[in-house]
Amino acid sequence: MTVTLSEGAIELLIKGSEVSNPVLQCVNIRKIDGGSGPVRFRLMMSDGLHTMSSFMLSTQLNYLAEQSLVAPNCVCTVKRSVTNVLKDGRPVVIILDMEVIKPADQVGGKIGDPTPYVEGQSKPPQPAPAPAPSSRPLQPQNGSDGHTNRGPSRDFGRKPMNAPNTPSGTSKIVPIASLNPYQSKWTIRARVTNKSAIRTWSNSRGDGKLFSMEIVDESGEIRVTGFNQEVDKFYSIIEQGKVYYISKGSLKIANKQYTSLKNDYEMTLNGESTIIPCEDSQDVPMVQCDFVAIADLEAREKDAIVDVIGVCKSVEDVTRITTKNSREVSKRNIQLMDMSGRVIQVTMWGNEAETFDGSGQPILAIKGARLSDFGGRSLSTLYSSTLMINPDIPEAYKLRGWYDKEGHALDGQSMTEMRGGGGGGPTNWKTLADVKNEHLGHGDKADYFTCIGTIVYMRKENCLYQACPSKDCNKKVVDQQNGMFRCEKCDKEFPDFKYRLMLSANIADFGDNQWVTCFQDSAETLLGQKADYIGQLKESNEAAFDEVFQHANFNTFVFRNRVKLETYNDESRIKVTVMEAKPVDHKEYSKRLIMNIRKAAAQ
DNA sequence: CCCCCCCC
Repeated sequence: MTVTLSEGAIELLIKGSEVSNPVLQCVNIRKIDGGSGPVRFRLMMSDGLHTMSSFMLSTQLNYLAEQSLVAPNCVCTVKRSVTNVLKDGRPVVIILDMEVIKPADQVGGKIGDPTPYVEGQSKPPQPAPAPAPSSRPLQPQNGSDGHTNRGPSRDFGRKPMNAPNTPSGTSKIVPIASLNPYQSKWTIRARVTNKSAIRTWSNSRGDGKLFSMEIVDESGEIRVTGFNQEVDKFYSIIEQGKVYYISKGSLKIANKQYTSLKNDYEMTLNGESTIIPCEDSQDVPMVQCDFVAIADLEAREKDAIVDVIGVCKSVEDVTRITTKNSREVSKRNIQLMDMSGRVIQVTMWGNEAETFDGSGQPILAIKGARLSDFGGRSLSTLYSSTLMINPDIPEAYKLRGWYDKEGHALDGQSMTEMRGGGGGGPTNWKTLADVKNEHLGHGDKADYFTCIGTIVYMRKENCLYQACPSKDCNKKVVDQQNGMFRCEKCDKEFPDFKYRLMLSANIADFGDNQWVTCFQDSAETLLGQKADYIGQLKESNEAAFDEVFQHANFNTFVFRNRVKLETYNDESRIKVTVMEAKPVDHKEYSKRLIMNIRKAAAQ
C-alpha cells in the first residue's frame, strides 16, 4: 500500500485553519527536557511539500514517542491538533490525537522532496506524478471553531460564533471536545447534567471546600470542579439541567478511575472563569450515556465506572445500615434486567434509596455506576451517579417495548449470585489455598467461605459420642456405669442416650487440603448414613462400620465453612467448621467456572 | 487542591 501525504496541510495547520485528518510523515523527533514539568517531544513533520519542526506531542501522547511508535519516516494521521502562537510570535502545532498508519520500518525513507516551510513562501502543490487514487483533497473548513480539526464537522456553525452576553465578547464558542490544556481563551455553551453538593476536605495538603458538575454539549462532555472562592462565586447560580456559557478554566488530565465521562481532561474553575446562564438552549443535548449491556459487565474490571440501562425488574425494601465509620445510611437493592436477558443487582443509597419508586417496573438508566465484584457482579451508585427513571431516549423505549412484549416472561439470569433463599449475602467462594493465603479467620470475627472439596480422609476414632437424649440438647453424657447416663447441662440422668457425630475430615481441592470438623447433619451427609445407624454398626459390626467410611471416602461436596483462629495453651491454629455440606450442582459449578474463565481472560 | 461513595 502506498500512502499519499496531505500536501499543503502544513501551511494550513500553521495558519490555524481547520484541516481534516491530514496525513503527514514524521521526519525527525526530539526529546525536550521539560524542566520541572514532564518530558516533551518535538517533531519535524512533512506533508510531502513542506517540512516544519514546530510540532509538539501533547504529553498524554508521549508514549507514542517513548515506545517508538512514532519514529522518523513513519506516516501518521493527525486527528486532532491545536495551533498556538508563542510569545515570540512563532507558531506551534500541538498534536492532541494521532494515529500511525504506516510504521517507520515499513516506509523506505522520506516521501517526496519537501522543503522547509517559510511563512509567506507557499508553493503550489506539485503535480501528481501518477494517478493517486488515495489522494485526499484538502479543504479548509469554514464556519467552525477554527482552532481544531476534529473529523466530520459538527453543528457548531449553526449558532452565532460569539457568546452574546459573555464579558469576553470576542471569545469564540468552542465545542467541549476541543478543550485542551494549551489554550485558555475560550467559551463553551453547555448543559449541566449533574451538580454535586458542596463538600469539604481536610488532609495533609490543606483543607477547603469544593463542588463538581458534569456538563455536556453536542461535541462531548467534561467534569468541572470549583474550589473555595469558586464555590462561593458559582455554586448558587448553577442549576442542574440548565445551559450556561462557561469561559476560561484550567484543563488537566482526567483520572479515569473516578469518572465515566468521555473526556481525557477535566476542568477546574479559576479566578478568570465566568459562568453566565444561556436562555435559548433547546439545541444543547441532555445527558450523554454510553450504555454497557448487562451481560458485558461480566468481563469488565472491578471498580469500573459504567453507564447502564435496564428494566427495574424487582425492588427490595429500603433498609438502614450502619457503615464502618458508624454512619447511618439508607440502602435499597433493585434488580435490573436488559435485553441480554441478564439481571444485575444495583444498590442505591441515601435519599435515592428512600425515594426510589420501582412500581410499574420502570426503565432505569444510570450514568456512572460503579461495578463491584460482590456476588460475582453487582452495581452500586455513587454520589456522582446520575439516575434517570423512564428517560426520554430511544434505548428506553426499545427496552420498554421488549419487556412488555417478551422480557416480562423471562426470569433472567443474574450476574449477582445470592446465597440462600431469604437473602443472607453472597457465596464467598474460595479455594483452600485462598483461605490460607488470605489469612481467613485471623480477624476478630470468624470468616465464612464456600469451597468445593473432595474427602481424602476421615478419622473413625472419636467420630461418635453419646449425647443427651433430650430434644435440642446435644451435650455429651457421662456413663454412670450403672445403666444411667448423666447430662450436666440438663442436670438429669437418663436410661439411654443418642449417638451424635463429630467427624474430623481432611478435604482437598486442586491446590491444597484442609482439616475440617463436621457435626451431625454435615457428617451424616458425608458418610451417607444417619448417626444412630452408624452408632449401631460401631457397637455390633465393626466391618460394616469401616465399610461406611471406605464408601464415603473420595466423594466431593460443596462445603460452606466457618473459619476462626483458635488459641489453646499459647498455640494458635486455624479451625474450620463445616456449616453445610451438599452435593455439587454441576450445572451451577460449570457456570461459575465459565464466569471465572471469562473474568481471567478479561484481565 | 477532590477522588469520600457506605452494607451484606
